[in-house]
Parts: sequence; C-alpha cells; structure tokens
Amino acid sequence: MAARPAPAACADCPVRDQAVCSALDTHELAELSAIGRHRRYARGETILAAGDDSIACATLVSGAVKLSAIDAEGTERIVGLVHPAGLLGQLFAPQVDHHATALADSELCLFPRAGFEALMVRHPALTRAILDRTLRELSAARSLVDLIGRGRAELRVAGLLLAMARAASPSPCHYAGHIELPLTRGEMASMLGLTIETVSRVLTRFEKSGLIERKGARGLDIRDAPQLEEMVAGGRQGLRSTP
Amino acid sequence: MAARPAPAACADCPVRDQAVCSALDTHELAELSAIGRHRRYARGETILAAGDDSIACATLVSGAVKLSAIDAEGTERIVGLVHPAGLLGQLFAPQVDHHATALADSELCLFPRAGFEALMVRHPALTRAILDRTLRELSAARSLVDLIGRGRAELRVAGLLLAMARAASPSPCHYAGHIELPLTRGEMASMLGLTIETVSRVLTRFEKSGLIERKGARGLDIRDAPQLEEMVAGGRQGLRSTP
DNA sequence: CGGCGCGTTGACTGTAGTCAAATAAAGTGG
DNA sequence: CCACTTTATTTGACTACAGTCAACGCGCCG
Repeated sequence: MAARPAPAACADCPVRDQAVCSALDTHELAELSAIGRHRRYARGETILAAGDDSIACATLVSGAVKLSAIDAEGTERIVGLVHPAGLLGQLFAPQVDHHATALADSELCLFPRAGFEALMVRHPALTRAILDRTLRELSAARSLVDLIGRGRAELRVAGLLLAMARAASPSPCHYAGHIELPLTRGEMASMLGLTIETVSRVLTRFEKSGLIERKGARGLDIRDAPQLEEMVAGGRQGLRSTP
Repeated sequence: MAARPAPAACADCPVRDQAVCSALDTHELAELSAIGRHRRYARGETILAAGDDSIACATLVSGAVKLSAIDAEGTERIVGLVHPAGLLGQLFAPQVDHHATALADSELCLFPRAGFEALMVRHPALTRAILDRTLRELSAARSLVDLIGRGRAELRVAGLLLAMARAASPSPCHYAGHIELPLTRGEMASMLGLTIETVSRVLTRFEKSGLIERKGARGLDIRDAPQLEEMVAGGRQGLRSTP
C-alpha cells in the first residue's frame, strides 16, 4: 500500500509493527526517523534521570527498562517496567519525574524535544498513536497497583512471574514456558514491596511445590501456569474480603 | 481573544480551565459540547462497568470517582482515584478493564463513542489535550504504585492523607487544612493494600500523636503536615534499604 | 587467591492480619 | 421526629506472615 519504502533505519526494526511508528505512513515515518536517533544502553545504564528534559520520549526497541523513584534515603522503588515497543518519557511535563534505567542491554529510539512537538502538530496520527500507547501504559500501571496491593507475598510474586512470562511470549494471551528474569531479586522486591529474602523464599517454596523450576539465578521454567493463575485470580487471600 | 462565546453548557463549568476542554477554541468547544452530555451520579452509583463500551470517555466535573478491579472472590481492589477535571474511560480499548464508581455525588460530562473519534480526527488539539491529561493520570498511577509498595502502614496512610489534602486544596503545592474523605475506611484499606482495622488503628495513632484531628467519621484536620511529609519522604522505613 | 555482588537459608521479632465484640453513625419506616 | 435496623468504625486479644539480623554459598573479576 505504501508507495515509498520505509526509511532504512526503520526497515528492519523489530518493533516496527507494534510501536507508535506503526500508525504512520511512510512519509510521516521518514520525518520521524529524521529526528529520531538510535542508542544502545548497557545493563544498569541510566537512560533518563528525573529532572532531565532533553528527550521528549523514546521507544524501546529491544531489552527491558525499569522506571523508578528514589526516596530521601536513597532507596529505589520500581514503579513500572517497559517492554519492547513501549514508550518512555514525559512529553509535556517540564521534567521527568522518574528515572529510567536499562535492566538488560537495550536499544532505544530517542526523540529529542526539539522538533518532536512540531512533528506531533503536523501529524495528528503520531499524537494519536502516542495516546494509544500511553493509555496502554496507564492500564499496565493500574494492573501493577492491583498486584502490589494484594495481601500475600505469594500472590505478588506469582503475578509478577506470569506478567513476565506473558511479556516474553509472542502472543499476549499465552505464557512463555521459560523466562530469563531481567530483574535481580532486589529489583523484584522493590517492585512488589517485599524484601529480597521474602522473594527468595517464595521462589524456593514455588519450586518445592513444582510450580516452577529454577535454571540458574535468573532463568526459570513455568511448570504449572494454571496453578499460578489461580493463585493470582484468587485475589487477596490473606487480606479478608469486605463485601 | 475568542470572538464567539463559549457554549452555554460550558460557560459556567467549574473545571472549564483545567479539563481537556481548556485546550480547545470556542468553535471546537461547541462541537464537543454538542455530543457531550451531562449526568449526575449519586454516591455508590456505577459509572462505567468493566466490559462497557458505549462511552468513549468522560470528564469529572465535580465529586470524586474510584477505579476498581473486582477479583474472582468478588473482592474489590481500588486501583486509582479521579478528581475533578480528570478523565475516565478507555478511548480505544475494546472495553474498559476497570469499574468506575462515584465516591461522592458527582457530575460527569460524558462523551459517547459515536462521533467522538471523528471529532478527535478533526481536531488534533483535542487529541493532544487528552494525551496531556492521560500522561498526568499515568504519573499519578505510578505515584500510587510508589506509595503502596512502601513498608509500613503509617507511610501509606500518611501518603494518602496528604494526597487527599493536596487534591482538596486549590493550589497543588499546598495542603488543605481540613479534608472530608470521600473514601470509607474499607475503601482506603482496599486502595492501600491494608485492612480496615489497620487503617483505623493508624488514624487513632496519628490523632494521639497530634498529627491529625478527626472530625466525625470522614472529616479530619491536618495538624502537622510537615511531620506527615517527613514520614512519607522518609521512604520505606520498615523495609530495609538495599543500596 | 581474595574481595565483592548476588542469592539462599536460618533463627528471631514485630507489624499487620484475623477473629470477635462494642460503639457510633446513617438510613428507614412508622 | 423518634425508635429501630443497618452499616461503618473503633478497640481488644491473639496469631501468623513477612521483615530483620546474620551467616553462608556461589560465581565473577581484579
């Protein structure tokens, strides 16, 4: 349907069909591509620090990113994850209010503030695509609220494992049988509002019950997804219902 | 600057300068006003049920709304609040994934799906305003993740009280001295991942320390905001730091 | 080889959840 | 308007889950 070929940089982009770019025609894509620049980040590298304002937003091409807040004591709290095709950054806010850090070696497509807003004005489809993506991030953030607010530690860990397995699978309704967690135990703990020790203990308990099988420190096989699902769906066991 | 007066329905709208409508010129506003319809909801009334799809989105004019998920056992988990000028609904999703319920008697400005999307296409400023608002909701949702993930019950309750005091105040950087909580104890508990009893106990403890003063079941005065702030800023006391 | 970061395990403690009952507030109907 | 029911909130006593402190194992890199 497109008369013109896509820009070279985008032609073989792995998230071409899912990221915000997918909503653009080749002409628009060329303009976007002209101001966007690719960059690779190693695990642990900071992508955006809270207070930064040079980047309007960025698409994650590959890898994984955590969004975190640092409190007065210097403790990190993870408030969200970004998977490939996801969008980072605060478009209009004077400054980003969360840090973005690479969890694995990652590739980003950065859009500097300069020029980007003008592009959005010129191409409503871009704005609309960003809105679409942002609404999905919002929904994901609320799911995380739901997950963390639950009573027992098991529920939270199970929910996180399933979310990771879903993200690692090509189709969003199936789970990957094997996952390599991009998160350390400490990061999982920070995300779920638990301690490292509790996360570790829950995982050993899961392994003993045959729900999962650990493969090294970070890898694991999901052995009994239905059981894990039931746990999560079961709701706030350990936090009495109040109907 | 506007040559034409604003539509009658919008002329005396209390959130005219803060809601998505504020970004529109009078002509655009007239079109939006033409498809929007006002409706009042009594406390406890359902505004949007998960699965509903007739409403594209809605602006909260007055009152307060909770967004919640209901799990398999029928237990409610509150995943977010909407304050006046805030936006509800899932624009593009095939269906809303959370329930929206009035916490207090509320007035909404509803935009049916029919016609709304066409309006967005015709008026990019509308899309842009919605994006702006959605990004703020996203940021708020992540702050909630941050709050809930914290260790001690005191921190969470203090954070919620301050958030409510901020929302009740005209300027977002100051706290209202007095607030009428739109949430029952059970709703606060569901939001913070605690039990009713714990919330109640924390509040009595706060009152005994002179941090707050309860006025009836729902009303309270903030007596020592700095102390509460310090508590919240202090971070995850009770959940050891891992730097 | 030795230090270092990360993960696991154990023993102990404390906070928040559970069960239960009393009290206060808010509706309802006569 | 008041008596009565219903619902929300508070308080207490007890328990258990998860946090704390501490030690140990493993893999990695200098």
